[in-house]
Amino acid sequence: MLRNESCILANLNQFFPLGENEQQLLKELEKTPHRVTEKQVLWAAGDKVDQLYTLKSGWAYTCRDNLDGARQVVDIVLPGDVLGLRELTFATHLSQAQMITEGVICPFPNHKIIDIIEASTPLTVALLASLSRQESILTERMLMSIHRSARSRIAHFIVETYTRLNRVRSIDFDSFYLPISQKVLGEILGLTSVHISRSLTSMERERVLIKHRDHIQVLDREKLYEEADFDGSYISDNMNGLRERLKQHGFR
Amino acid sequence: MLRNESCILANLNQFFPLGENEQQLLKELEKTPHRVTEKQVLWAAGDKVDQLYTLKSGWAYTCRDNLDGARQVVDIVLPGDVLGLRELTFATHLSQAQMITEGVICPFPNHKIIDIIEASTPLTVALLASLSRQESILTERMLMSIHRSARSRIAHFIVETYTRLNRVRSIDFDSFYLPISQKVLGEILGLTSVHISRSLTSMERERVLIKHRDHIQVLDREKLYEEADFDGSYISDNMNGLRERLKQHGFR
DNA sequence: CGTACCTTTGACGGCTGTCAAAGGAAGTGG
DNA sequence: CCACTTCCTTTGACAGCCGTCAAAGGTACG
Repeated sequence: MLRNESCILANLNQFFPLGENEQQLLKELEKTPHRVTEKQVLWAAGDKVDQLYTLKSGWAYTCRDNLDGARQVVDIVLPGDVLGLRELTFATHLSQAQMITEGVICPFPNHKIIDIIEASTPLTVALLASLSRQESILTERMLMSIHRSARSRIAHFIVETYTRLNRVRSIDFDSFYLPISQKVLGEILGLTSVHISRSLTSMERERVLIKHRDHIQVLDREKLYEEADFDGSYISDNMNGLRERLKQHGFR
Repeated sequence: MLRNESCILANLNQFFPLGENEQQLLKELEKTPHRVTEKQVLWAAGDKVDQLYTLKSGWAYTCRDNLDGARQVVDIVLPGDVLGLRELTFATHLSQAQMITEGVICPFPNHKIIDIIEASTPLTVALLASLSRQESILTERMLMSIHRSARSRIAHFIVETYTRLNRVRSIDFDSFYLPISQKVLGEILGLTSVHISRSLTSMERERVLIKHRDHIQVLDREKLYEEADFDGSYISDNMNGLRERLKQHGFR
């Protein structure tokens, strides 16, 4: 994809080719880009839900803070993702949303989603598909947290993130950008940073991967996949049945 | 609510009062009730996604089986819930869906959702709200699995399930129907049935609750809530902002 | 060059899993 | 109505992964 093509279009377009009308609606959402800084909080828990964001560039996450101070990252938001869909139908936010890196976001009022539902069934379905995949990522992470060892969870997260990134913009697997500290990685996977450190050290010693400050270097792709035991169907773009049905309804 | 009123209407109606048109659309979905038996599998992982179900009566769950034979229950489906929304936009099912008890379900082809999107924005939003709450329940369970002890997770699940049931049909908290074996409870919470047994025994010894074969008896409501540390906002029906916007769009 | 944050390493402890066996409870067929 | 089977629950012994606490070493940044 071209550098300045819309990420969100590249994202949603994977489900099925969107028409002129839909592309126009998406452009509407990205009319007001804002530059945001590293670690900037986009909303806090308890805030009124009134805006959604598309993420044009940069990484973000949503998280929940426990009473005891422990933070749990709920989802990692990558360029092209819509931020806030999950809580669109709530009065107040359950989670906090925060940038990881600096970046560019495009806020839009949440009732624009209503306009989209009225204006375009295919785009509504694409958004539904996007929301479902977000939920599937969450489900998968829950399975991982419950049934897998720390090393396996780390491996899985690396492969998953690579897959998500590569889907919107083709990247190199042997070494790619991953601006996530061990502390945050722990908050994502539900492990302490101490244990993350131990696990990463052992993976490096065994020549599987090296985690640098802001990128991952994969040394042994096969071993990594084996540990990750990754089946990417939960983020696949394939949605045949509905796509055909949309065609029958006169959409392209 | 009346015994023979539609559960799904009672469920979705909580978000905002649905009009004649919407009630009619929901009735459409429930035109073909089927009786299903205890433990009947509704779909298996890998099956083509072509039907959704509303659950008129009985309990069901969706689950994923690990390679090592461990089963993880993804969500508990209660009367009035729509079963399959999460995987609507996938080509094949990621999970298995299975009845817990016997019951009555109403299958309908998944492209009916497209009809609904085209026919009624409020109903689309209500379905979105329902899907979001399902995802929130999942998120909450992930937090619990990662940060809470076995006893606390059990307490939380009991209170959550009571809250969900009470929302669609008022029930008594001191003793209510919960047709879930310790084995399945373990599969829900990501614990072994052995550990569930130990935890339940200790909760019974301390006069918090007694789990019988198919119902829960709450002995000390306050203690239970304290252990559960339950904040129900993630399943609340409040969605003010959008509701008003829908009114502005001419919906009631 | 000082400060703040991130990473590493060690010692220790606890929650929960595994394995195993026995004791109920429910359903089936004779 | 009684064996038989099957599934669920309970209990004990033991082990291991990961958390906690603490301190030191790195790294970025002002």
